[in-house]
Amino acid sequence: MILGVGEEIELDEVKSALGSVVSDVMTSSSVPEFFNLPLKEARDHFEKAYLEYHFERTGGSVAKLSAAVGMERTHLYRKLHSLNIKL
Amino acid sequence: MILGVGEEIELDEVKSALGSVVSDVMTSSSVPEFFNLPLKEARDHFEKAYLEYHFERTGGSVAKLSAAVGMERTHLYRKLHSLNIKL
DNA sequence: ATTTGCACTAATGCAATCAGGT
DNA sequence: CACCTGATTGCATTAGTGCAA
Repeated sequence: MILGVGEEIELDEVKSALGSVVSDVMTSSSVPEFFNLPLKEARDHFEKAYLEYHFERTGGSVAKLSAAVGMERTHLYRKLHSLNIKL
Repeated sequence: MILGVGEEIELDEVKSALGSVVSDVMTSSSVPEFFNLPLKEARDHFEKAYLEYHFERTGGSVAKLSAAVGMERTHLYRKLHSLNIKL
């Protein structure tokens, strides 16, 4: 799970796995839990959260999503695949 | 501050700016405010926050920082510059 | 600690394509 | 038919990255 951006990682999974750490972060230093990963992985996690967030808001349309996040549609498809985001 | 990756953004600035939002994330599913920026900018903001966070924790040593975030020292220098992070 | 040059890989945009649906 | 969306692929250009100096 730690290294697997390509695998399924549910929010709750992360929360339960990090449990205490998360609540610490919340109340004190205020930093997202994946800050403790190497930049590459942390960035992937961030992008995944970011894209899924907007994907929701735009109602599951890749076309709208691409406009919302300011990136090309075709490249967005590739990115969604590499981050293993299901449509 | 919102758009200025190239400008000065102190950690505390970010912290206070995110404040309430951050605690939301912890409890529900809300997200950091720069989620409303295009991916490129959002990612830069994220990386900046991420690096500054670790920079603090490692006591301001680039060598240690590079080990902590898992990236090459020389490239880290370039990245710190492009993100306009002062040492 | 910091910079720079070089090589290699990843990321990105654009055009073209094809399928389905309206 | 035309138009939009989903999805894919090839190609060229740029950005990101590691290593040696």
